[in-house]
Amino acid sequence: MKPKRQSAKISDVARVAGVSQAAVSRVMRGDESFVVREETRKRITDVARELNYQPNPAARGLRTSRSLSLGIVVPELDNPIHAKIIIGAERAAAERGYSLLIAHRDDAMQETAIYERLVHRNRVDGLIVATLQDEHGGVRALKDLDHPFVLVNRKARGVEHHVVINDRGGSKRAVTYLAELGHQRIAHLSGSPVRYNSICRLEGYREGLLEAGLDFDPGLVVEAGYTMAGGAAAMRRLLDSAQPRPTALFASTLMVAAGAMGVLRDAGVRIPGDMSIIGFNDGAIADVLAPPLTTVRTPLENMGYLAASSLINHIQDGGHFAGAMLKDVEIVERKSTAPPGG
Amino acid sequence: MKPKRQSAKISDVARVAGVSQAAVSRVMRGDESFVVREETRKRITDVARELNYQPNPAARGLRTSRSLSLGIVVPELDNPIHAKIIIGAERAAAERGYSLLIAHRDDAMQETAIYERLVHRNRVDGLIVATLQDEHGGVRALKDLDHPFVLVNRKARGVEHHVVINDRGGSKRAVTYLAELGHQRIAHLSGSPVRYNSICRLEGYREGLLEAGLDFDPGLVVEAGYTMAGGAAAMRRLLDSAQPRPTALFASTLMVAAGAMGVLRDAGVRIPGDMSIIGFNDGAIADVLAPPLTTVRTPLENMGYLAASSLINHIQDGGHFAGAMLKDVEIVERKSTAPPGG
DNA sequence: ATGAGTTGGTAAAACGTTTTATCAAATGAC
DNA sequence: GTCATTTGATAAAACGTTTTACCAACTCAT
Repeated sequence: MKPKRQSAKISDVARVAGVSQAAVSRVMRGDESFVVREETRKRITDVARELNYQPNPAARGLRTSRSLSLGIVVPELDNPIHAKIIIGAERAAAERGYSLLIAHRDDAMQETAIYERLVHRNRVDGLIVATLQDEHGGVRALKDLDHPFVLVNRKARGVEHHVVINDRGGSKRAVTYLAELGHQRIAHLSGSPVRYNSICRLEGYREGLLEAGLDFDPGLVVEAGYTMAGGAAAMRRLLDSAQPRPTALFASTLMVAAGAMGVLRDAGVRIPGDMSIIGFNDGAIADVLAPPLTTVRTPLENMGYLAASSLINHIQDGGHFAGAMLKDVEIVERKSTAPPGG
Repeated sequence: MKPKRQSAKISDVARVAGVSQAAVSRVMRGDESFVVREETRKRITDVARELNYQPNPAARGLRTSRSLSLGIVVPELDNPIHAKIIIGAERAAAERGYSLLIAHRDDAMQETAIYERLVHRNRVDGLIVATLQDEHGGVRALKDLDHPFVLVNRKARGVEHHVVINDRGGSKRAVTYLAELGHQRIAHLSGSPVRYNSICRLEGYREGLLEAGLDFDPGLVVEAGYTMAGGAAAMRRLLDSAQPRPTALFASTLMVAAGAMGVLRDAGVRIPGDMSIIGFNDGAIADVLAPPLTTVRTPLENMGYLAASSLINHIQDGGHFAGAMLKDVEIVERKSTAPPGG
């Protein structure tokens, strides 16, 4: 009992229902300005369902010059952070009848070429830029395209439409958490000093210290980048230089935390006995570390969701979107944090 | 010096170049059966470049009833395994001028509904099914759609077009590796006994034992599922029941290995001193475990690549694709394996 | 009975390609 | 000089929607 697969067109529906194509089109799209007898409406929808009518997106797109698709461009798709963003975006898109076209940017490619291709060749209705790489060139290229877009997990000068998480507040929260456990010397393994998220996290770190009445010691902040190796190297530098040794550590990334933990383990520094550690952004990796890592969880998936849905709003209504920050942050307590001394 | 963004159409190119639309269309698509003076051809391509002409996909799709898009449906997008598959598929698609439409299947949804939507509403030219969930219902639904598709990382009875990695060979390789280190009692934490990959891996485990001249002991195989909790529970059962205790362990998954390692650590079993561990499929998690996990690496990205490109071949030539297995496997030695006793 | 609104539709022209069927001019064979 | 063939194009008809412009039939106040 294989269902009918020949795709019915609007003219078939019209013929069977005994009305014009125009009537079918307008009823099917729920055109409010179209007055029609209830009886006719029902006849049309019944026939459409009966015939399993699905509008042909190419024909519709040709006529309306809308593709009902969004492009999302991500670097490092295998980074779970981005995966979560995509999941959220896909959900929002699906709910609104849009489809999500994915473009993975590998390091070789010019990011501007990807934007260009998505807009100009694929004719997506809007672009979700999940992590802009080159702030100047990228934003320039995006604006030149003159097409709706939203920045996600990143802000840039001159771009209003963006959705970010609470990097600053979450970091502050992490530091506050450590301070409340009783830690006085709290170090920070930071990311790159030019990347938006890292800057915010460093700010949050400083704010947290300030609020806890602790001094900011530049010697306790070291740049670790985003990799495990970077985290390890930074941790070694910190162990060598910081006197007295910190009792707690706020790592800007899970991988950085993992690298740091390896070094500490090798150095015989017990976690959390001698050193508490907390990482930013939650993920499966936190669970598998030894000990499992306490983290600050942020609504990554919601960030993707909001980005896509606000972009669709903008596409549909032309409305202005001021940019948003998803404030929620939550400490996920695991085993890597404790009061100083254990 | 913003480049011209008004999209030029074929008629513009034709007018400027002083030829007909047909000529432009055929030259631009490289239609071999169209004989044309070299001079005219050059004039057309020059004008097209000049005007930055890009064919409108909706118009083209309407006429040709092809969308030049592929749908990929994945469960658990945040599982790095699937991310790698997507990366490969995206690369293949981009190379061939196709775009990749992503559909994330969350647990709530009927998988058949997703296939249906992609084919019937989005009109993708083909479907990449990255991990079929319900073998019977899913395959039935796919076949009923009567549309090109490829199964990736999974085989199913009655489906020829699939691309898989060498689950069996890789598992055998893992066991051989452990045996060559001198281990005699090698346990296996397996996945679900009904899932294709798990079945293959179990087979490979048995073959590896056989070839190494070791007996298969059913008491050394325990079902762990795919999660960390599952791995932990299975490991506990194994510690309780297996006498004498195994000296090595082959885990079907990174997360399962992670769960097992946690239990071993708590039980005071040293890795690799008292127990060597090797996991299937490589990934970032292997590096952050303590100790870093030895794994067997498989070409996941290539699997995605081959799936997409063979699907495109099939769509374009109607050719038959027999199914493929990517044989390569490679042991990535880290710190979790050693000869028995340390 | 006439004119002005309403109600409930319809006809047909786009949208930008691809492709089929044709055709004019040039060439070559007789 | 005519007839076939080749070369190098073209005109125009789809493809399946959406939407603009129009209309016929009623109702209702005058």
